[in-house]
Amino acid sequence: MVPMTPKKNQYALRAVFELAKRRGEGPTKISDIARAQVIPARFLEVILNKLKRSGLIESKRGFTGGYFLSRPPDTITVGDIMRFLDGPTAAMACAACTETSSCPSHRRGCAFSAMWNRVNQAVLSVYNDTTIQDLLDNDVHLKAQRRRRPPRASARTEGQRL
Amino acid sequence: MVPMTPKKNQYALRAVFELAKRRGEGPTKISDIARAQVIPARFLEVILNKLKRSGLIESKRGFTGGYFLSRPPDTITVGDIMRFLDGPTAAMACAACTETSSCPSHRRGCAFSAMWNRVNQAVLSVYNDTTIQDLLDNDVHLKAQRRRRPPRASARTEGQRL
DNA sequence: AAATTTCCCGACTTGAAAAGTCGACAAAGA
DNA sequence: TCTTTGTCGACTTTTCAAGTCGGGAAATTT
Repeated sequence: MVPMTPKKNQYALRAVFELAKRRGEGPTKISDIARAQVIPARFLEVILNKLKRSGLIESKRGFTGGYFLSRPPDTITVGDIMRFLDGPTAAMACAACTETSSCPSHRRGCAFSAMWNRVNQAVLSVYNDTTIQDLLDNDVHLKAQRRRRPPRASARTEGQRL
Repeated sequence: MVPMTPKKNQYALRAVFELAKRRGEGPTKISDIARAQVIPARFLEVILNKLKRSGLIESKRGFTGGYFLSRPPDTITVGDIMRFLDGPTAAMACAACTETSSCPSHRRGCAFSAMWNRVNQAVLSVYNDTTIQDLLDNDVHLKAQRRRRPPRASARTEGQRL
Protein backbone atom coordinates (compact mmCIF):
# COMPACT_ATOMS: atom_id res chain seq x y z
CA MET A 1 0.00 0.00 0.00
CA VAL A 2 2.66 2.43 1.07
CA PRO A 3 6.36 2.08 0.25
CA MET A 4 8.52 0.70 3.02
CA THR A 5 10.88 2.99 4.87
CA PRO A 6 14.46 1.76 4.33
CA LYS A 7 15.96 -0.27 7.16
CA LYS A 8 18.85 2.14 7.32
CA ASN A 9 16.48 4.95 8.23
CA GLN A 10 14.66 2.86 10.77
CA TYR A 11 17.95 1.87 12.37
CA ALA A 12 19.12 5.46 12.48
CA LEU A 13 15.91 6.52 14.12
CA ARG A 14 16.01 3.74 16.66
CA ALA A 15 19.64 4.51 17.44
CA VAL A 16 18.91 8.15 18.11
CA PHE A 17 15.97 7.09 20.20
CA GLU A 18 18.22 4.85 22.25
CA LEU A 19 20.70 7.65 22.76
CA ALA A 20 17.90 9.89 23.91
CA LYS A 21 16.84 7.25 26.39
CA ARG A 22 20.31 7.18 27.88
CA ARG A 23 20.93 10.88 27.83
CA GLY A 24 23.05 12.07 30.74
CA GLU A 25 24.64 8.68 31.32
CA GLY A 26 27.71 9.55 29.29
CA PRO A 27 28.62 8.12 25.87
CA THR A 28 26.89 4.93 24.75
CA LYS A 29 28.90 2.35 22.85
CA ILE A 30 27.86 1.11 19.43
CA SER A 31 27.65 -2.41 20.76
CA ASP A 32 25.21 -1.37 23.48
CA ILE A 33 22.96 0.46 21.07
CA ALA A 34 23.11 -2.49 18.71
CA ARG A 35 22.13 -4.90 21.45
CA ALA A 36 19.32 -2.78 22.83
CA GLN A 37 17.79 -2.03 19.44
CA VAL A 38 18.61 -5.30 17.68
CA ILE A 39 20.69 -3.85 14.90
CA PRO A 40 23.73 -5.51 13.27
CA ALA A 41 26.59 -3.79 15.06
CA ARG A 42 28.90 -3.44 12.14
CA PHE A 43 26.15 -1.91 10.04
CA LEU A 44 25.11 0.46 12.78
CA GLU A 45 28.69 1.61 12.84
CA VAL A 46 28.33 2.91 9.31
CA ILE A 47 25.03 4.57 10.05
CA LEU A 48 26.12 6.36 13.19
CA ASN A 49 29.20 7.51 11.43
CA LYS A 50 27.15 9.14 8.77
CA LEU A 51 24.67 10.56 11.25
CA LYS A 52 27.54 12.25 13.04
CA ARG A 53 28.07 14.52 10.09
CA SER A 54 24.61 15.93 10.65
CA GLY A 55 25.68 17.37 13.97
CA LEU A 56 22.77 15.67 15.71
CA ILE A 57 25.06 13.29 17.54
CA GLU A 58 28.65 13.40 18.69
CA SER A 59 31.17 10.79 19.64
CA LYS A 60 34.13 10.17 21.83
CA ARG A 61 36.79 7.56 21.26
CA GLY A 62 38.71 5.23 23.49
CA PHE A 63 37.88 3.27 26.55
CA THR A 64 35.04 5.40 27.85
CA GLY A 65 33.98 6.25 24.34
CA GLY A 66 30.68 6.04 22.52
CA TYR A 67 27.97 8.23 21.05
CA PHE A 68 25.69 10.83 22.56
CA LEU A 69 23.08 13.33 21.48
CA SER A 70 24.31 16.84 21.01
CA ARG A 71 20.94 18.49 21.62
CA PRO A 72 17.98 17.81 23.88
CA PRO A 73 15.47 15.29 22.43
CA ASP A 74 12.67 17.84 22.19
CA THR A 75 14.70 19.89 19.71
CA ILE A 76 15.24 16.99 17.32
CA THR A 77 12.51 15.90 14.96
CA VAL A 78 12.23 12.69 13.00
CA GLY A 79 12.23 14.94 9.96
CA ASP A 80 15.70 16.22 10.84
CA ILE A 81 17.01 12.69 10.71
CA MET A 82 15.20 11.60 7.57
CA ARG A 83 16.07 14.78 5.75
CA PHE A 84 19.73 14.36 6.54
CA LEU A 85 19.86 10.69 5.59
CA ASP A 86 18.16 10.95 2.23
CA GLY A 87 19.15 14.42 1.22
CA PRO A 88 16.74 17.27 0.46
CA THR A 89 15.90 16.01 -3.02
CA ALA A 90 14.12 12.81 -2.10
CA ALA A 91 10.55 12.79 -3.30
CA MET A 92 7.71 10.35 -2.99
CA ALA A 93 7.08 9.87 -6.66
CA CYS A 94 7.43 11.01 -10.17
CA ALA A 95 10.66 12.87 -9.89
CA ALA A 96 10.16 12.89 -13.63
CA CYS A 97 7.45 15.49 -13.21
CA THR A 98 9.75 18.00 -11.64
CA GLU A 99 12.73 16.88 -13.66
CA THR A 100 13.08 16.21 -17.35
CA SER A 101 11.67 13.57 -19.66
CA SER A 102 10.42 10.03 -18.99
CA CYS A 103 7.08 11.31 -17.77
CA PRO A 104 4.80 11.96 -20.75
CA SER A 105 3.72 15.34 -19.47
CA HIS A 106 7.01 16.64 -18.26
CA ARG A 107 7.65 20.38 -18.04
CA ARG A 108 5.52 22.34 -15.66
CA GLY A 109 3.43 19.64 -14.08
CA CYS A 110 1.28 16.73 -14.98
CA ALA A 111 -2.13 15.63 -13.83
CA PHE A 112 -0.52 13.76 -10.97
CA SER A 113 1.93 16.26 -9.59
CA ALA A 114 -0.61 17.90 -7.32
CA MET A 115 -1.37 14.56 -5.70
CA TRP A 116 2.27 13.57 -5.28
CA ASN A 117 2.93 16.90 -3.67
CA ARG A 118 0.09 16.43 -1.26
CA VAL A 119 1.39 12.98 -0.33
CA ASN A 120 4.88 14.31 0.23
CA GLN A 121 3.59 17.13 2.30
CA ALA A 122 1.48 14.79 4.38
CA VAL A 123 4.39 12.53 5.21
CA LEU A 124 6.71 15.41 5.91
CA SER A 125 4.23 16.99 8.26
CA VAL A 126 4.15 13.90 10.41
CA TYR A 127 7.93 13.61 10.42
CA ASN A 128 8.43 17.26 11.25
CA ASP A 129 5.81 17.21 13.97
CA THR A 130 7.34 14.25 15.76
CA THR A 131 10.23 14.95 18.10
CA ILE A 132 12.43 12.35 19.68
CA GLN A 133 10.97 13.47 22.99
CA ASP A 134 7.53 12.50 21.71
CA LEU A 135 8.79 9.00 21.01
CA LEU A 136 10.33 8.87 24.46
CA ASP A 137 7.00 9.86 25.95
CA ASN A 138 5.22 7.15 23.99
CA ASP A 139 7.68 4.70 25.36
CA VAL A 140 7.19 5.44 29.04
CA HIS A 141 3.46 5.57 28.48
CA LEU A 142 3.47 2.13 26.90
CA LYS A 143 5.64 0.75 29.66
CA ALA A 144 3.23 2.03 32.30
CA GLN A 145 0.31 0.52 30.42
CA ARG A 146 2.01 -2.83 30.31
CA ARG A 147 2.70 -2.75 34.02
CA ARG A 148 -0.93 -2.14 34.78
CA ARG A 149 -2.26 -4.65 32.26
CA PRO A 150 0.53 -7.05 31.25
CA PRO A 151 0.43 -8.39 27.68
CA ARG A 152 -0.91 -11.87 27.06
CA ALA A 153 1.54 -14.43 25.78
CA SER A 154 1.29 -14.87 22.04
CA ALA A 155 -1.00 -17.56 20.70
CA ARG A 156 1.96 -19.45 19.37
CA THR A 157 3.83 -19.69 22.65
CA GLU A 158 0.69 -20.36 24.59
CA GLY A 159 -0.81 -23.23 22.68
CA GLN A 160 2.54 -24.95 22.71
CA ARG A 161 1.96 -27.37 25.52
CA LEU A 162 0.00 -29.93 23.52
CA MET B 1 13.30 12.07 2.32
CA VAL B 2 10.25 10.08 1.43
CA PRO B 3 10.42 6.62 -0.13
CA MET B 4 9.78 6.47 -3.84
CA THR B 5 6.53 5.02 -5.11
CA PRO B 6 7.35 1.93 -7.21
CA LYS B 7 7.33 2.41 -10.95
CA LYS B 8 4.88 -0.42 -11.23
CA ASN B 9 2.36 1.55 -9.24
CA GLN B 10 2.99 4.70 -11.18
CA TYR B 11 2.55 2.84 -14.43
CA ALA B 12 -0.66 1.26 -13.24
CA LEU B 13 -2.02 4.61 -12.23
CA ARG B 14 -1.04 6.24 -15.49
CA ALA B 15 -2.57 3.38 -17.44
CA VAL B 16 -5.88 3.68 -15.67
CA PHE B 17 -5.71 7.41 -16.19
CA GLU B 18 -5.22 6.85 -19.91
CA LEU B 19 -8.16 4.46 -20.04
CA ALA B 20 -10.27 7.06 -18.29
CA LYS B 21 -9.25 9.62 -20.86
CA ARG B 22 -10.45 7.37 -23.65
CA ARG B 23 -13.58 6.18 -22.00
CA GLY B 24 -16.39 5.53 -24.45
CA GLU B 25 -14.07 5.04 -27.41
CA GLY B 26 -14.12 1.26 -27.09
CA PRO B 27 -11.22 -0.92 -25.89
CA THR B 28 -7.73 0.58 -25.90
CA LYS B 29 -4.83 -1.62 -26.91
CA ILE B 30 -1.82 -2.14 -24.66
CA SER B 31 0.44 -0.70 -27.30
CA ASP B 32 -1.58 2.51 -27.46
CA ILE B 33 -1.54 2.99 -23.71
CA ALA B 34 2.16 2.24 -23.68
CA ARG B 35 2.84 4.82 -26.33
CA ALA B 36 0.69 7.53 -24.80
CA GLN B 37 2.08 7.08 -21.29
CA VAL B 38 5.63 6.11 -22.18
CA ILE B 39 5.63 2.71 -20.52
CA PRO B 40 7.51 -0.39 -21.75
CA ALA B 41 4.75 -2.29 -23.52
CA ARG B 42 5.70 -5.75 -22.43
CA PHE B 43 5.90 -4.65 -18.83
CA LEU B 44 2.59 -2.85 -19.01
CA GLU B 45 1.11 -6.11 -20.23
CA VAL B 46 1.98 -7.70 -16.91
CA ILE B 47 0.60 -4.81 -14.94
CA LEU B 48 -2.70 -4.57 -16.75
CA ASN B 49 -3.11 -8.26 -16.46
CA LYS B 50 -2.82 -8.07 -12.73
CA LEU B 51 -5.01 -5.00 -12.51
CA LYS B 52 -7.72 -6.87 -14.32
CA ARG B 53 -8.15 -9.15 -11.35
CA SER B 54 -9.18 -6.15 -9.29
CA GLY B 55 -12.27 -5.73 -11.38
CA LEU B 56 -11.41 -2.10 -12.02
CA ILE B 57 -10.67 -2.76 -15.64
CA GLU B 58 -11.84 -5.32 -18.18
CA SER B 59 -10.47 -6.56 -21.43
CA LYS B 60 -11.46 -7.94 -24.76
CA ARG B 61 -9.32 -10.09 -27.01
CA GLY B 62 -8.73 -10.25 -30.71
CA PHE B 63 -8.57 -7.72 -33.47
CA THR B 64 -10.72 -5.04 -31.89
CA GLY B 65 -9.50 -5.95 -28.44
CA GLY B 66 -7.98 -3.93 -25.65
CA TYR B 67 -8.68 -2.71 -22.16
CA PHE B 68 -11.36 -0.48 -20.74
CA LEU B 69 -12.55 0.86 -17.43
CA SER B 70 -15.39 -1.06 -15.88
CA ARG B 71 -16.66 1.84 -13.78
CA PRO B 72 -16.92 5.59 -14.22
CA PRO B 73 -13.73 7.48 -13.26
CA ASP B 74 -15.34 9.29 -10.38
CA THR B 75 -16.03 6.01 -8.62
CA ILE B 76 -12.40 4.89 -8.72
CA THR B 77 -9.88 6.27 -6.29
CA VAL B 78 -6.13 6.11 -6.43
CA GLY B 79 -6.39 4.24 -3.17
CA ASP B 80 -8.39 1.49 -4.86
CA ILE B 81 -5.52 0.92 -7.24
CA MET B 82 -2.71 1.11 -4.72
CA ARG B 83 -4.52 -1.07 -2.24
CA PHE B 84 -5.06 -3.73 -4.83
CA LEU B 85 -1.51 -3.68 -6.16
CA ASP B 86 0.28 -3.94 -2.84
CA GLY B 87 -2.23 -5.91 -0.85
CA PRO B 88 -3.89 -4.75 2.34
CA THR B 89 -0.87 -5.57 4.50
CA ALA B 90 1.52 -3.06 3.04
CA ALA B 91 2.74 -0.61 5.64
CA MET B 92 5.10 2.30 5.53
CA ALA B 93 7.46 0.91 8.14
CA CYS B 94 8.21 -1.46 10.90
CA ALA B 95 6.02 -4.33 9.95
CA ALA B 96 7.96 -5.87 12.80
CA CYS B 97 5.91 -3.79 15.21
CA THR B 98 2.65 -5.34 14.16
CA GLU B 99 4.21 -8.71 13.45
CA THR B 100 6.63 -10.79 15.48
CA SER B 101 10.26 -10.35 16.47
CA SER B 102 13.11 -8.34 14.93
CA CYS B 103 11.85 -5.13 16.47
CA PRO B 104 13.07 -4.84 20.06
CA SER B 105 9.69 -3.86 21.42
CA HIS B 106 7.54 -6.22 19.47
CA ARG B 107 4.17 -7.30 20.83
CA ARG B 108 1.51 -4.64 21.18
CA GLY B 109 3.30 -1.62 19.89
CA CYS B 110 6.53 0.24 20.24
CA ALA B 111 7.31 3.88 20.70
CA PHE B 112 7.26 4.33 16.94
CA SER B 113 4.07 2.56 15.96
CA ALA B 114 1.91 5.60 16.59
CA MET B 115 4.01 7.65 14.22
CA TRP B 116 4.13 5.01 11.51
CA ASN B 117 0.39 4.71 11.73
CA ARG B 118 -0.05 8.43 11.34
CA VAL B 119 2.20 8.42 8.30
CA ASN B 120 0.28 5.56 6.76
CA GLN B 121 -2.98 7.24 7.49
CA ALA B 122 -1.79 10.50 6.00
CA VAL B 123 -0.77 8.87 2.74
CA LEU B 124 -3.90 6.79 2.56
CA SER B 125 -6.11 9.80 3.06
CA VAL B 126 -4.65 11.50 0.05
CA TYR B 127 -4.95 8.35 -2.05
CA ASN B 128 -8.50 7.70 -0.97
CA ASP B 129 -9.55 11.28 -1.55
CA THR B 130 -8.23 11.37 -5.08
CA THR B 131 -10.44 9.93 -7.79
CA ILE B 132 -9.38 9.27 -11.34
CA GLN B 133 -11.87 11.92 -12.33
CA ASP B 134 -9.93 14.42 -10.21
CA LEU B 135 -6.80 13.61 -12.17
CA LEU B 136 -8.71 14.01 -15.40
CA ASP B 137 -9.88 17.40 -14.24
CA ASN B 138 -6.35 18.42 -13.39
CA ASP B 139 -5.35 17.42 -16.85
CA VAL B 140 -7.83 19.53 -18.77
CA HIS B 141 -7.13 22.41 -16.46
CA LEU B 142 -3.43 22.21 -17.14
CA LYS B 143 -4.00 21.96 -20.86
CA ALA B 144 -6.13 25.09 -20.81
CA GLN B 145 -3.47 26.91 -18.83
CA ARG B 146 -0.83 25.97 -21.32
CA ARG B 147 -2.92 27.21 -24.20
CA ARG B 148 -3.32 30.60 -22.59
CA ARG B 149 0.31 30.90 -21.47
CA PRO B 150 2.47 28.47 -23.45
CA PRO B 151 5.54 27.07 -21.63
CA ARG B 152 8.96 28.51 -22.45
CA ALA B 153 11.38 26.27 -24.27
CA SER B 154 13.86 24.69 -21.88
CA ALA B 155 17.18 26.44 -21.35
CA ARG B 156 19.00 23.53 -22.93
CA THR B 157 17.09 23.58 -26.20
CA GLU B 158 17.08 27.33 -26.36
CA GLY B 159 20.74 28.13 -26.03
CA GLN B 160 21.54 25.53 -28.65
CA ARG B 161 21.94 27.70 -31.69
CA LEU B 162 25.60 28.75 -31.13
C1' DA C 1 -10.64 -22.09 -42.55
C1' DA C 2 -6.53 -19.75 -42.42
C1' DA C 3 -4.22 -15.80 -41.12
C1' DT C 4 -3.79 -12.07 -38.14
C1' DT C 5 -4.15 -9.48 -34.17
C1' DT C 6 -4.89 -9.09 -29.79
C1' DC C 7 -4.81 -10.41 -24.77
C1' DC C 8 -3.09 -14.19 -21.39
C1' DC C 9 0.26 -16.30 -18.37
C1' DG C 10 4.21 -18.24 -16.35
C1' DA C 11 8.92 -18.39 -16.32
C1' DC C 12 13.01 -16.03 -16.77
C1' DT C 13 16.90 -12.37 -16.74
C1' DT C 14 19.07 -8.42 -15.19
C1' DG C 15 20.94 -4.67 -12.92
C1' DA C 16 21.09 -1.60 -9.27
C1' DA C 17 20.39 -0.65 -4.65
C1' DA C 18 20.06 -2.01 0.03
C1' DA C 19 22.04 -4.47 3.62
C1' DG C 20 25.67 -6.12 5.75
C1' DT C 21 30.94 -7.28 6.38
C1' DC C 22 35.86 -6.60 6.84
C1' DG C 23 40.64 -5.00 7.84
C1' DA C 24 43.52 -1.62 9.07
C1' DC C 25 44.06 2.61 11.41
C1' DA C 26 43.51 6.55 15.03
C1' DA C 27 42.49 8.28 19.45
C1' DA C 28 41.79 7.89 24.29
C1' DG C 29 42.00 5.83 28.77
C1' DA C 30 43.90 2.18 32.00
C1' DT D 1 52.11 0.10 26.04
C1' DC D 2 48.06 -2.45 25.82
C1' DT D 3 43.29 -2.51 25.36
C1' DT D 4 39.14 -0.53 24.04
C1' DT D 5 36.73 2.25 21.58
C1' DG D 6 35.37 5.02 17.24
C1' DT D 7 36.86 6.05 11.95
C1' DC D 8 37.07 5.04 7.25
C1' DG D 9 37.06 3.02 2.69
C1' DA D 10 36.51 -0.83 0.22
C1' DC D 11 34.28 -4.97 -0.38
C1' DT D 12 30.60 -8.81 -0.59
C1' DT D 13 26.14 -10.47 -0.46
C1' DT D 14 21.27 -10.37 -0.91
C1' DT D 15 17.18 -8.75 -2.42
C1' DC D 16 13.83 -7.03 -5.43
C1' DA D 17 12.08 -3.98 -8.74
C1' DA D 18 12.02 -3.70 -13.52
C1' DG D 19 11.89 -5.54 -17.61
C1' DT D 20 11.84 -9.58 -21.18
C1' DC D 21 10.39 -13.72 -23.58
C1' DG D 22 7.94 -17.61 -25.80
C1' DG D 23 4.22 -19.95 -26.41
C1' DG D 24 -0.73 -20.25 -26.06
C1' DA D 25 -5.90 -18.82 -26.37
C1' DA D 26 -9.62 -16.00 -27.95
C1' DA D 27 -11.61 -12.90 -31.27
C1' DT D 28 -11.85 -10.83 -35.97
C1' DT D 29 -10.88 -10.36 -40.71
C1' DT D 30 -10.37 -12.07 -45.24
